[in-house]
Amino acid sequence: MSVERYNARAIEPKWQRTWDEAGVFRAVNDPARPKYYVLEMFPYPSGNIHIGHGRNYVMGDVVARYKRAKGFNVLHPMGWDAFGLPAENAAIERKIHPRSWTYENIDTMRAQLKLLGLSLDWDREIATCHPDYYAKQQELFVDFFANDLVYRKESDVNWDPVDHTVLANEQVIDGRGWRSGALVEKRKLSQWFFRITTFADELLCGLDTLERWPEKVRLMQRNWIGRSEGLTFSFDLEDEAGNLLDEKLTVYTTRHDTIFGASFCAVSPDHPLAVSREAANPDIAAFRKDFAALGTSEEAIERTEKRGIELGVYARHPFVEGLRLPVYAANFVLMTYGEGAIFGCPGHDQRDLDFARKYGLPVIPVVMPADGDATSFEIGDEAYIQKEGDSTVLINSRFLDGMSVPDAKDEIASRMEAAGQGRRTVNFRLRDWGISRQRYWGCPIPMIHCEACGVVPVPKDQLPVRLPDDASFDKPGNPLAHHPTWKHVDCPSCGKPAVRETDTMDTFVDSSWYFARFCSPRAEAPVDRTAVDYWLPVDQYIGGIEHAILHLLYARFFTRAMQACGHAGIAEPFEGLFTQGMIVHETYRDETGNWLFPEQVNHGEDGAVTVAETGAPVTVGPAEKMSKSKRNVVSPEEIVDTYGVDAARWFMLSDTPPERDSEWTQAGIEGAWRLVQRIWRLVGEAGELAAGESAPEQFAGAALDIRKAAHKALSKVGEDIERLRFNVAVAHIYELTNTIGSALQQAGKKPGPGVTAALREAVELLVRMSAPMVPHLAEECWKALGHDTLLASVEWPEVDPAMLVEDTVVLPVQVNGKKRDELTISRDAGTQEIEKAVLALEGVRKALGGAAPRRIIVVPQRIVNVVA
RNA sequence: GCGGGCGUGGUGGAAUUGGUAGACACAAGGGACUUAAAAUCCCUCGGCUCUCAAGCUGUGCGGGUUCGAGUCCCGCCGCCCGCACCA
Repeated sequence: MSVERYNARAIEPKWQRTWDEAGVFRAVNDPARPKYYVLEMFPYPSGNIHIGHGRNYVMGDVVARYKRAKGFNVLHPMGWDAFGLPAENAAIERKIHPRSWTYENIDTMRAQLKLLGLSLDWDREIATCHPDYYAKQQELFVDFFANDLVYRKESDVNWDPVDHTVLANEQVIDGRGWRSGALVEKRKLSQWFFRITTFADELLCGLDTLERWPEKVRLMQRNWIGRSEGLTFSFDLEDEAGNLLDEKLTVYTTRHDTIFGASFCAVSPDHPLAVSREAANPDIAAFRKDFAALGTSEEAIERTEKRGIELGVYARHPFVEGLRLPVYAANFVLMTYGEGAIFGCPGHDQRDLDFARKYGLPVIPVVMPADGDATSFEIGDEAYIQKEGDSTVLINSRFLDGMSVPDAKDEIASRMEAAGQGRRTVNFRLRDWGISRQRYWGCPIPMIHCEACGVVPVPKDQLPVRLPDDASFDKPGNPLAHHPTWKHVDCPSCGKPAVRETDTMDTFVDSSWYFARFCSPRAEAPVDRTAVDYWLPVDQYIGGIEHAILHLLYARFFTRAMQACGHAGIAEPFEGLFTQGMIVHETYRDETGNWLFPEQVNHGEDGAVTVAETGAPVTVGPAEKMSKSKRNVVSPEEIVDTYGVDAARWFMLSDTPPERDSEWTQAGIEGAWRLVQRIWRLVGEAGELAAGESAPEQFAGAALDIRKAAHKALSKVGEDIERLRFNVAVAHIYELTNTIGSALQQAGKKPGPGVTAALREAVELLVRMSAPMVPHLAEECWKALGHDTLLASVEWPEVDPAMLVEDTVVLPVQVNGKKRDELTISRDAGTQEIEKAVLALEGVRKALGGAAPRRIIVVPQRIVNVVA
């Protein structure tokens, strides 16, 4: 039997051209057809992709091809998250304009992506740095402004001294800039903000509706939003001598039930009360200075002990006449949360307890377990904090004594509200989203500052505000601000000379609505309502877990904001979310510690790893995320040249569950390549064999077994793809190839009746169910099997349900939970019949040793357990 | 510290969600074919006892629920991820 080797290098480009020419992946807005929108997070055009980048696109592609075959009108677009700092850095370092750098990278990466044979609608390609895109983004900004979703305020900002820009809180990691890694400084600047907190509650509640999101991501977002219910109330203040002051101290608390355990108050060192006492007391000034010097580094804060300084001011206890609480400035109170002030209840908050012990403040327990003894209950080194569901009782709390914690909270809140002293409040950890960036390569904020009229939006008919081409990048800071002419305009309102806003938008803005733009990528408006109403929400979104909070939260906010402005009819952009794992690879270093590329090392038979050229020993490091700096990358070109892209796709889907990191290995890609060859061979052999026979009326014996195996595999593979369990789908395909392989060998000698017809069907099904994963191979096989249609547009085969049910089942038979025998019996045998048959089995008789069974448990079509 | 997840052969991992643990693949070993190699095909492959037959044991550790536990519950151990002075 001579079947020619499958030549991926020649065949793959052929089919890519054919698909392209036939336009099979072009998505047409067609409200009459059921739609399916698959989207992988679009890439930043950094220069090159490595094979590791391909995994999520391949996963998305499997879904896209499968859904297309299932009859859906599939939207599967691709674009570029093209604004951002690296382009500007390239401009500074290599004197290339950010635009040229970006578009060159896009060209390279597009070519690389095309190698992967993805079923993308390239007609809808967008780049966020293109004026057609950012013009619409500016329009959205103006609409948001009109709807009070954008505002400007002076605020402390995180200033990145290396990138010369402001960072959002979320972009500061451990006190360092997320990109530059530089220690972030505090500065005051006027900044543009999106009012994301307007939707704080909605963004939280919305999470409950996202059933096809990983629980983990929803939890992370929940924590990030950080909703808490509490009470905001004010203390009267007095001075040392007991004179009532004009100022009051407003605090936020979630533990107002512990008010009788309060023994001090604390404010942030940045709180006005602390600031106002600075001049009078040099110690306070020194304390504040120390605190500022501490910086924002989390590490520094962690290591610093909790300290405070008395302000010489006292808070009058709201319920205990004559009791006054000293007010401290304390380094653990955040100005940005709540009111920047707290009351301390050492008995029931660990931090407060540590503080109280340090400064010798009273510790009064006011809550104890319901079954405790109030006279002996004491607080030691640990504050008593009740857990959810614990039954508690208030003590030492006058009118609250005997109440539970929730009841006591209610009582205090009601009394405070009645007295006009406080109100129930809901607080969020979530802050408004600061989007101003002092950079060139971003979307200009379409606003104009006029001395007479204030801040005026650029009228829509004057959009876009284009980036000037002739910016210079040799000075630090913002090139737009430096530009000699760009920022000077006439005020659109009064016509007098005015100045453009020179800030550009955070690039997270660009990626917050691109999925909507894909629905109508060339529309005049930011989105065409008919198109977004048809396509959105995205049915399946695929991307890295690193975007679990920021990008996904921003996109959810943007969709709501667009809804508020009439640009969309929905609140949640992504109905299904899947976070895929990365591709990792071993690292290699030579004796001098230099990183080596995988192709520079040899793996010897004895397991020794050496430098290919010199034979010198190599230190093999653990598998890590592929990265240029560690050289543990594999290029798509190299793999496609050697094994073909189908082998690479197959390998990326095999073995490892898609949400986990997967290790790229030589053995793995070779195994995938063998499978490609194997399917090709099976198709060839089955083709030769099947020439003669026509299908019989009834299949039986070996032929029936083959049909059953094929239809079972088909059914499983469909389910597995639906559930994104690609590794399991792969295993089922292997299983079927094994079945077909063995059957072909048997048949080669003496095919039984119907076997060749069954084999022919099985091979066709094999090809069709593999098509989403190895589309080029499948297309070539489809043709070899004599079809003249394009498999890419052929519908998914129907499972024959009759092939999924067995007439007889093999039931494992246990005695006392241990498997002793098997019972082959008719599928619909009754319980009594089964029990009888089971007791006759030799394995059972032996295990029972003549004793009578006490009980027999029969789980229909599953298992039998005999209890002795 | 808080929250979440995970722990299965030499390796990646399956297990219809409480019903035959180890599917499928990789690696390894043995064999067939071949002048030889490649390719392909066949066999073995958790551990222990053992000539076979068979038996015992086994899903991080210890307990529990159940006719039956990788799966559920309690307590440990280990690893990973997220958040972190949030009042």
